[in-house]
Amino acid sequence: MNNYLQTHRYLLQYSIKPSVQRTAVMDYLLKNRTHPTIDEIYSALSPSMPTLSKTTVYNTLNLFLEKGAVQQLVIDEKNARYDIDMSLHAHFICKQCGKVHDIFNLKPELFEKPENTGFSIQNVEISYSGICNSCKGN
Amino acid sequence: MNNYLQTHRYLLQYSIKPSVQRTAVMDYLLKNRTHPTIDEIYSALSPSMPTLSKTTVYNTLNLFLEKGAVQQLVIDEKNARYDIDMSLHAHFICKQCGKVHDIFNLKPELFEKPENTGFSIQNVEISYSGICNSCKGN
DNA sequence: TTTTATCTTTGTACTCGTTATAAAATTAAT
DNA sequence: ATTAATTTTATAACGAGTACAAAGATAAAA
Repeated sequence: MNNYLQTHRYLLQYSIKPSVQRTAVMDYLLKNRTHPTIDEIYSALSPSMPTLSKTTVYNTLNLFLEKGAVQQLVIDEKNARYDIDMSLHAHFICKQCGKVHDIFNLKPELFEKPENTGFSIQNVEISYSGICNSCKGN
Repeated sequence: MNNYLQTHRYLLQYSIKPSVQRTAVMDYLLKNRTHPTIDEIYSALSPSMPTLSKTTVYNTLNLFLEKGAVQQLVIDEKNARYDIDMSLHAHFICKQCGKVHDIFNLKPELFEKPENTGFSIQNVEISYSGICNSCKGN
C-alpha cells in the first residue's frame, strides 16, 4: 500500500537525496500523469502535509529538473507544467480548460533534431493545441 | 522612406482599424523578425512615441492575435513572443541568451496534424532548444 | 460645425507565478 | 554532543500580464 521505498529508490537513481518532501512530490508525479502545475502539486499534497511550503515545491521541481528526473513543459502560457515521462511524446493543450494531454505513438522522425540549422539542438518539444472534446460540449 | 500606408493597408487586410499606435506596432513587427516580447516592442517604439503606453502594446498584440495577424509563441518561459510570419516554420530558443530564431525548410510532414489522437488539433508548434553559437563562445 | 456616441489609448492599481532571502529545522559529520 | 551542512519554511520582492476607469481621439448624427 505504501511505495515510499520505491519512490525513495527512484530518486536515488537520479542522485537526488530523498527527503520526506521530495519523496512526496515525486510520488505524486509518478502517480498523477497529468502534467501538473506547481499549484496543483501543492494543493494535492498540502492536506496530508500541513507544514509543506509552496517554496519547497518550487525548489523540489527545480532540483528534479536539474537532475533530469522531470521535464518542464513550455506549452501553457500561464503556468509551468511538469512531466516525469521522459519518453518521446508530444502534448495537446486545450485552449479552453488548459488541461494538457499526452500524445504517444507519433512517428519517431518527428522528434529528430533537424540537420544544418546552424544550431546545436539539445531538446525537441512538439505541442498541439485546440479544444478538447469535453470542452466542445459546452 | 515611409511605408506607413503599406502597413496601413496590411492592417486592413486583417480587418484591424489602423490607429497610429497599431500601425507603429505592426510596422515594427514587419521590420523586426526577431519574435519580440511586449517589452522589446515597447522599448523600441517608446523613444519616438513618448506617450505610448505599455498597456497599449499589450492591447494591440492581443487584438492582432484575435484577428490572426500574428501568432504567439509559447517557447520562452519568461515572456510571450510574437511572430508575424504565419508560414510553416519552427523555432529555436537559446537557453542562455533567450533569443528565438526561425528554422525554415523543415519537412512539411512535421507540421501535419496527427490523426486518431482523440483531439481536434487546431495548431502545431515545434520548438527546439539548446545553446546558440554566439553563447557557446562564452 | 457642434453635439453626441463609440472606440482607443493611457496610467494606475492589482493579480498571480516565480524567485530571493534569511531564519528555523533537520540531517550528517566530527 | 557539538558543530557543520543541507533542507525547509515564511515572508518579501519582482515582474509579466490584466482590470479598470478616466482622458483622448474618431466617427456619426444633428
